[in-house]
Amino acid sequence: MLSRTQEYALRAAVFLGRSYGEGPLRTSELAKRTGIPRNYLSKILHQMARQGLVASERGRRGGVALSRDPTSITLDQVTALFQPAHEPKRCVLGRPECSDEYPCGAHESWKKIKEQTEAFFETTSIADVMAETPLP
Amino acid sequence: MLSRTQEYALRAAVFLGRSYGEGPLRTSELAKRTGIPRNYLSKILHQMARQGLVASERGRRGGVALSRDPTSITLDQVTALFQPAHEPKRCVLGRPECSDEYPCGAHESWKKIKEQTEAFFETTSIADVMAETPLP
DNA sequence: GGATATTATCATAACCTTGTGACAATAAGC
DNA sequence: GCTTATTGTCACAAGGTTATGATAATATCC
Repeated sequence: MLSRTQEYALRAAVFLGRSYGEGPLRTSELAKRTGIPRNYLSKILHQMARQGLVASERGRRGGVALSRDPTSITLDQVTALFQPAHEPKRCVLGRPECSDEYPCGAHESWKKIKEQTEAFFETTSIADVMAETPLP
Repeated sequence: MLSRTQEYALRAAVFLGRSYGEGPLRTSELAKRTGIPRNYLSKILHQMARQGLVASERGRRGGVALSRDPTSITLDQVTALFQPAHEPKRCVLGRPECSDEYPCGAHESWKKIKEQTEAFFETTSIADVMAETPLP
């Protein structure tokens, strides 16, 4: 469903969301707390920074923070940054083209599911998923 | 959502379903008609054969056919053969464990979507999706 | 200005999925 | 039995994603 990278991005965003307004977090700290590999996370954050989702500061008191309120960032806005560009929409049955006009046999049912999934990512904010029950 | 291999498996199953009861189809023919690479398809079909989903015959008048009526084969039964074994269920946010007891923030909404998706694959049969509108 | 802490970047490795080409195994037809 | 048509299998290549290690760039602190 989501690539590992997208998962990481979400996890990082949620984590940053929890300390929103409290100054930047160091990448190494974030990496340790989320279990995401340090350098890989660095790239992910950088990508998010280039798109204006997070603000990063180099140097001694540097770090990373969300650049907008977590209530205003949807999951979709995070994951979209890491969509492989070339597969915008693929038919479940792997049909080369599958549209309302020329549907495959699964088109209608699948469309509903796809729409609900998309709606979830588009309407759920980082803040919405920030609360989580700690593991035992 | 589905891997390329799973898509191929579905496409092949649907294609075989259309000629169910008319004797075996040659892999090369199937490959040509579905656009799936010949040898790759061969492997996929073989895997399906080992699980009893299709029956294959070697030699001169050989070929491949569904071994059961397409109304009795669900999409899930096809795709499950090609699930990467190690990730049975993954949390949207990449949480190591995410359960009803210790949910992540997205658990409930995500669960609904996941269940609907699973229901689709489990209740839709190959026969259900066999009819498709031909491309222009 | 030098030491230090931090992100950014680069090269590359490891791994998985997908795809290909060659050949082995097997069944039919003569 | 030989030829031929077919699936089965093996080795490996190509390509993408994920991960790592080393180093560069940059900001702070003294």
